[in-house]
Amino acid sequence: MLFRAMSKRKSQNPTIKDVAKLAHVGLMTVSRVINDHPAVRATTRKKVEAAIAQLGYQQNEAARLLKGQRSKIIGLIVPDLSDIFFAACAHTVQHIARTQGYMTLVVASERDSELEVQQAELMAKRMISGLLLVSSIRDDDDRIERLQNLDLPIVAFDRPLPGLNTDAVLVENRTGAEDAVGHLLKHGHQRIACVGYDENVYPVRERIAGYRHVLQNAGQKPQIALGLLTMDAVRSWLETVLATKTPPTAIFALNHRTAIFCLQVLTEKGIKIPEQMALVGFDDFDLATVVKPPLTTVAQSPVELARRSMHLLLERIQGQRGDSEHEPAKILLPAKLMIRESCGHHPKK
Amino acid sequence: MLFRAMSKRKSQNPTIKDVAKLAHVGLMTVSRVINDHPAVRATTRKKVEAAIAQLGYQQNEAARLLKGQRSKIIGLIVPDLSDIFFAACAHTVQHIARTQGYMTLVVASERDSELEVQQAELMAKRMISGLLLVSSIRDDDDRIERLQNLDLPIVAFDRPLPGLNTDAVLVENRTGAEDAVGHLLKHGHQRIACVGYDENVYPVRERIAGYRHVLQNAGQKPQIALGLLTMDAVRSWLETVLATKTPPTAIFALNHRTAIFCLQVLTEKGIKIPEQMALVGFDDFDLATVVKPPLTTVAQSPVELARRSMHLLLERIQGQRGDSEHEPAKILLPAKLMIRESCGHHPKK
DNA sequence: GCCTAAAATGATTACGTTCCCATACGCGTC
DNA sequence: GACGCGTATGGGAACGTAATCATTTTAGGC
Repeated sequence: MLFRAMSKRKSQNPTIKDVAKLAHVGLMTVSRVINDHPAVRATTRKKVEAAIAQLGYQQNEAARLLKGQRSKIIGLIVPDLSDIFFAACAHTVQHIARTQGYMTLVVASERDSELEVQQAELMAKRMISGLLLVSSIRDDDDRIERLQNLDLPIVAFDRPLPGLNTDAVLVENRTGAEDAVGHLLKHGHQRIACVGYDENVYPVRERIAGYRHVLQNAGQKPQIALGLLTMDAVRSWLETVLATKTPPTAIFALNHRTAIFCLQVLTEKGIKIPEQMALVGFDDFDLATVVKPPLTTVAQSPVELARRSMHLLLERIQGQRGDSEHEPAKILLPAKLMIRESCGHHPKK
Repeated sequence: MLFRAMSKRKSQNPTIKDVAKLAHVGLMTVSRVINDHPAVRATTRKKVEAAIAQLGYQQNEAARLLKGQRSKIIGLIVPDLSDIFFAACAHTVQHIARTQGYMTLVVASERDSELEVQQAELMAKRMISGLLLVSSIRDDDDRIERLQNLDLPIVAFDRPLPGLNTDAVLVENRTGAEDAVGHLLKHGHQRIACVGYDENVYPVRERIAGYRHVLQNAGQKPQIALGLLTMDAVRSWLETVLATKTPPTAIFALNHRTAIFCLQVLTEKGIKIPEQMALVGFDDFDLATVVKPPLTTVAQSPVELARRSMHLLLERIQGQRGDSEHEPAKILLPAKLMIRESCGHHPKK
């Protein structure tokens, strides 16, 4: 037992000291080589590098942290990790991070801005190198200040950080919605309803704005139903609306879930899609082509979103874009209307 | 600028030293209070706790790490984070970890066992408290040893760790498959095919075993098609099989993806489900009720899987179940056949 | 070849914690 | 009343690194 413990100490990871001894140089020289400080002669550097290789030396993160260095970890906060969209984002983020020598701390904020900020603070205390954030913070929330005080490279993605001038990668939700609704209009729909649940999320607000804008230009009256959280809610809304004299002829669903609910309720009621009711959703998902009928949706790419965000973050971390008050980057990713069958105008091949 | 820096230093987080000064005790006493060591008088403890509260003191992880303590981080390695099943697991794991004061380091191994072990080693170097692992290591892979040398509480979930006697939480894949195939048999199917892609994954092997077992008991000949990675592969398999004299009357799909592919190909070919071909899948997913027809599947709960795994891990970490060679726990979670319509025997309500 | 400036290197210290050991204090015992 | 013994407490060292600053070496100009 004692033996084990001793031998274990002995075979402990090599330190900077061991490297220094082996290379016949001082500690600082080794440290400089590691952090590739310029003030090391090429020959010395060679020696040290050889020693490092021979011992298989690796930096001790804990000690670096204690000296106030940042940890090679990036943080990722999304509203809901079990949401297929954010899961895809997380996957890509983690992948890129790994290939760049970072690890990824992942947290789901569950759309609670207090929780979100708390976790961000915890991450900051762990000296993460940067933070990727799909924020649930609203405009009027002063918690934004606490984020600012973190003194950390932050990239907001999917949603902007109200009042905080960070890098951001967003999707053209508005244009996407306009394309979708425009497509329906172009094919003669006179009454297009718009359904969803949470009107307080930035992307959804943008989509609604796009919907409104197009309808207004066409001189049509918007008809918006929000708060439709469950399939039952969708069903009762639909029943109400179908009972009116002039029910809508098309539905624009503001998100993936609502689109599916609509699809199911309409099918269950025997209403033919797209003949009796056209349907367009938002957010693509792998099963969209499999449902009956294949769903026309506005697709946004979580992979691209994550990729661009990570690149911005890494640039910031590596100080390529001015450590401080360089103008933050704003990237807008396109949303693409995937025309399938539920909208009624599938381009026949 | 200089001012900023200075005031920042000044207002730095309080240390154990500050607490000691304020409480008029030595450093060690404070340390003992924090780690609730018994050898502290109640009155002293009170004093120290008051000081801690007053200063808002929080432990410095980096310093603890340097002294060889474990970090309050748990690691999670899954094959693919963008897979809805593992994403749900990750969500739950992260949630429980958070409520217990841990953060979660997440990595997707991309089904590469070398990558998996490398990442596990990196995590171990970061002194995580424990590791949750959906392993891609095969039976004959000696990388398992490297995992063992990590000297870390590990819980294997969804798949066992071959040759490593850790805690494990698994699903009754075999029984689930038997139920599914049994159900088809019971309703008169004489030729049941079994399709999937990766036969090398533990859960899938178990499902195949279940399928084989039931068919054998019934005196039927198994008909297994593997490697069907894409929809095209499924289509060509189906075409081949339908061209035979005695095509199957039912399909048991070994996973969620293959089930969907089957569904789509069958639909596209105008083959009526379940009349002309019954279909049962494995793995439930939220859209299973929405597709046409609603898919009968064997459901396993990612949430439960993650919950049980985390509980085991936390118990290990907190040393409740004997730090060392206590008998590892093996938990088997049920898989439940969700009978809907694609199997042809939906119990009419 | 010498002097100076610049470049390269090393010794020391500090980061905040925990561990090992030493000390102080009660309290019962002979 | 001194002695031991156990419980509480504090002092000092150590963990591995990076910053500061002092020192040595090198190169370059005359």
